[in-house]
Amino acid sequence: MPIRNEAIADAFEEIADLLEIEEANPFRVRAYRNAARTIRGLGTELVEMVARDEDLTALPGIGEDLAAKVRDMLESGKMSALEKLHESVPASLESLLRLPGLGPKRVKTLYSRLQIENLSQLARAARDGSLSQLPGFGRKIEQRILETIAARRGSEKRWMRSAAAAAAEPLVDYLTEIPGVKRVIIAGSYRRGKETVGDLDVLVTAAKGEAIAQRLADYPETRNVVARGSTRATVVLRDGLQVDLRVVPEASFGAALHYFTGSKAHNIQVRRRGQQRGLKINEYGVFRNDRRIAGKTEKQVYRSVGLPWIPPELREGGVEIDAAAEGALPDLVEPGDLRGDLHVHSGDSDGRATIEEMVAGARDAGLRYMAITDHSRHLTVAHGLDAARVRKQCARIDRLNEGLRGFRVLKGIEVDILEDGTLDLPNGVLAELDVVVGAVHSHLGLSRRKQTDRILRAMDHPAFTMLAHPTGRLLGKREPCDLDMERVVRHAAECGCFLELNSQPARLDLLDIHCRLARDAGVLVSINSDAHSVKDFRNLSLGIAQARRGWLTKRQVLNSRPLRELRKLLRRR
DNA sequence: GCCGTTTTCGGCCCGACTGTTTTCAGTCG
Repeated sequence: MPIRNEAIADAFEEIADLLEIEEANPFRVRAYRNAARTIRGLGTELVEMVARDEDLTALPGIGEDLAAKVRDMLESGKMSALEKLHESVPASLESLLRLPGLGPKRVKTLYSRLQIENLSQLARAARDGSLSQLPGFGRKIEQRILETIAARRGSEKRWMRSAAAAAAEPLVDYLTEIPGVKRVIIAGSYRRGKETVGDLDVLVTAAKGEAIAQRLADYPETRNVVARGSTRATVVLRDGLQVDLRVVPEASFGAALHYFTGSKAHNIQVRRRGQQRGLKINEYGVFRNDRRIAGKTEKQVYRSVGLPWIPPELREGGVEIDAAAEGALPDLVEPGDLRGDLHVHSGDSDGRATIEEMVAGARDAGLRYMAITDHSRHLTVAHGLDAARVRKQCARIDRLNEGLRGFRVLKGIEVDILEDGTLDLPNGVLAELDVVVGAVHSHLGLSRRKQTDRILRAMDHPAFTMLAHPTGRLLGKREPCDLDMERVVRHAAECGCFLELNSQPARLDLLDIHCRLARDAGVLVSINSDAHSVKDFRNLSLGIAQARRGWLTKRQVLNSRPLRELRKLLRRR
């Protein structure tokens, strides 16, 4: 079983945590974290890069030392540097760092003074009062630790973007109403279009901050106030979502938005560029010798360090700064660019609306065409269609199209890819369709080799148009299945088929790193809603955000093409 | 531990809030 990137990144993160507790050089700690981030963002497995004898030190943040540690782990299955650390620092201390208020210093104190290594020992010490006697601890921290353990928080929960949006919209409305408030904007990972967010970062511009922090504390949905000052406040909403508020004057809007949007790694890189130019960049502006020279807009901030404005979705502290400096930023796909939707269900299988109703919904969403792709017979729970029912549906679609102006319904199917890689309907009927969306709905646990071979075989079918929700992951519920995405992408390029980016809130599958693989291989991506009801077309905006994080331009998105052009691409198979 | 329009050593982003202090360390974003 080869070691995956995820495991190597985890090992580096763990080393960073333990080194922090050991009070190592903070920049050394950061080096491990940077490397972990680089590795998580790779579309390519390190094990394959090493097999191809590629130079790992070419990766940002990875030098000779860390490259050697990667090779060590790939060869031996474990990282000896981490094993060695465990001799002096127990691995379980990591779990203590996750508690609010406990950082490396206090965790070290816990371990060295009271030999506390885990949550239950910590709870015991908090209950008997010995915790508050330690230097740097007091009654308040002791109390908070007890509360946190009782509520079983501390395990970092992340929220689906759609759930965060449901909480964010009324909050923005509420804050906007406050007298003196000029602007309210959600920044942070939400603005960067991440598929999940850990909290809501709310930026407000106004002259005075205290009143606004107070109003946030008074917000009916606020459960408790964690911190409150004159320019920032943190509260937890009833549903458990944390909100970080930041208030700055209007003149600092751009600098604050930049700072509060992050990512942290991106900000560090931008501030470093500032430093090299003799500038200091903070959330209030860009300063030369204490004189503010920029800050009203983000564009000004970037210009001050010689860069064009960088879209938030790219700000992960990876290669976007270099790309910007070279004038090589992509012109990212935008919501208005989608012309159609190639994965839509109707009541003929498990949808909740008629084809006619879905047409109306798609038109309302600004689309000009869509493919009806109901499930195939194997998916009996979804009333999957057999060949006869597919043909009947096609005849109805033909009649429907005769009455439509300025909109076209394409005939399609979401056909199950069976365990052996064959498709769940006879070749004859598949050949009659405009769009064949292949999907894996069973045997998700196959080995990497078998799963990949299965999908490659399905792609070889001459009628196969695109692979639906490629990894099958469901956020918070199901991990991605074990799949060699590099082979899948290469094969898609060879066969001339496409990959779906499924826009359902819990799917958002292709992942962003796989979008980049597709882009590099010249494989077009179709951003589909997989709508089961009329309102589901709204989810396309989530897919767009994901595609933007994957650096996709309009030209790289299949369903941004006008119908005529799309038909040509579909026929090419 | 990484990295280079201050290059192979000496730097490495910056500020707010809390709680424990009595001038500030620790944590957080």
